Amino acid sequence: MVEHAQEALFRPVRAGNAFEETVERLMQSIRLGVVAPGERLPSERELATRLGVSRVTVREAIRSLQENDYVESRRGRYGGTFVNEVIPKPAPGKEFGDLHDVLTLRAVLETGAAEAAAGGSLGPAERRGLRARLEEASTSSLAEYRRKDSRLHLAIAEATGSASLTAAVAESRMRANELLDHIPLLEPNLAHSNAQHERIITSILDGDPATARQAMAEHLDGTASLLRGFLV
Amino acid sequence: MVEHAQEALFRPVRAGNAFEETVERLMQSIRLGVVAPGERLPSERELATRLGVSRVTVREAIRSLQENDYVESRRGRYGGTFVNEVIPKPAPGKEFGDLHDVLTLRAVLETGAAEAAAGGSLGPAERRGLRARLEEASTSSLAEYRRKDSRLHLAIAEATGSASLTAAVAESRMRANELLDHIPLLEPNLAHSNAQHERIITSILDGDPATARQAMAEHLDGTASLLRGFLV
DNA sequence: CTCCAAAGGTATGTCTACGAGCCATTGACG
DNA sequence: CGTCAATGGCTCGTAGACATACCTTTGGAG
Repeated sequence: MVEHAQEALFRPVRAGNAFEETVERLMQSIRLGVVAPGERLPSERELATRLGVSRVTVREAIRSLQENDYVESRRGRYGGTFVNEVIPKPAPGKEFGDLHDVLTLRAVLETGAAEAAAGGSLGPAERRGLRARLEEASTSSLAEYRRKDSRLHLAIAEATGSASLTAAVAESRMRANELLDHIPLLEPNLAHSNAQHERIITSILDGDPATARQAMAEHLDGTASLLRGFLV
Repeated sequence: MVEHAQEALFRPVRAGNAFEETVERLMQSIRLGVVAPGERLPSERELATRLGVSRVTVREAIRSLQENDYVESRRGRYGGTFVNEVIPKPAPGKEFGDLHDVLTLRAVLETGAAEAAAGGSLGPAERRGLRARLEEASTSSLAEYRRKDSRLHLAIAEATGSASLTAAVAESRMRANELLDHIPLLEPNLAHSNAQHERIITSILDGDPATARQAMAEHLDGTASLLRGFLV
């Protein structure tokens, strides 16, 4: 029997209760920029169906987001729950998990996604989407950079056509962002990052998996080094 | 708003109820060979703690495994729940999920794991473990090959030192195995597979990430082609 | 101006899962 | 040969999550 392997398989079956998990998901969709400020979340009934959770639980989760000013709800037809402009609490000051764990998984998933995206056949819509996200990220302000950056990286994962891979990247990015929220984001880094994004997307659109992978690896190494430096 | 990205983020928060999830985990530990036939599962109380689930739920899960002859329980000190030799139902005839989804995620995770394992610093215990799993797989019979193969691949993931990556590989392997259970496993494939394992492990032990990745990619391509052929 | 579809808001009974405790059994050790 | 620690077996009350149903608000369509 492999003692060590048990740790991976006999880990907790559920991350938290249904309420906490739901809050986490909605937070992800906001923090990763999937639903931008001013935009509307899906209706409570739709969320309940999509998330596989009762509407009561969805409402409790939304309520907790309201109390922290992340969203506002309006009644009536054409109402809904809307994302607010300001994100009040950038980081709840969480404990750093295993840094190596997060960075290793992120590197594996994202370099793999870049390679797979470049190796697959992209439709016109996906090509346009990638270019649009690249443009958004490169023209974004410092304040909203993290969100635009995440949207770009998520778009790359989506381009692989694997929903599981996309979900895994989203999850991994949330964990990485929790750490990144604790270190400064500087203009020079941002410019460098944009250049790297450019190279990654170009390689993907050109169908060059090897270059896409390498470019993504270099891109991730940058923040990985920063994190290792700041958080030691 | 990126419509497509919502599909990844607004997926169900929980795979099933606590009972089903627990059964699934215990099945994984048996099917992937983490707990071999004749060996004992952790005690009910320990499983309850590790899996973050009540002991009642653990017992219900174990009971359902008992009814399918996967395990037997003995009372008293030095008792416990033991894995049976024969696995009665190789495949419950499940529906094939998205083949592309499974194979893409598996390729990303496992090639990434091989590369990371080769790039990291391996302790003596881990090196011995890898060699032992390789030996086990190469000398195994056809009947137990799938299990020994999984243990080897899990050991590679463990060698990265990332628990999350190991867990992801385990999950991904279960999904892939469900598909592989529907296609024949032939002696020639097995010999070829063993040669590839040899090359993968050698590269990892030699600290050659590029070769490790490539060898793993070729290894996975084999079964991927088989699957695509058989399941179209 | 009226209607009504679609959204959020509320209430209730049911069922799952949990925690906590106790019982029954077993085999090694003194 | 008795003790006892650790295991599986069992019960019961509580809390979380559920499905379902209905109410209230809103603004565009007719």
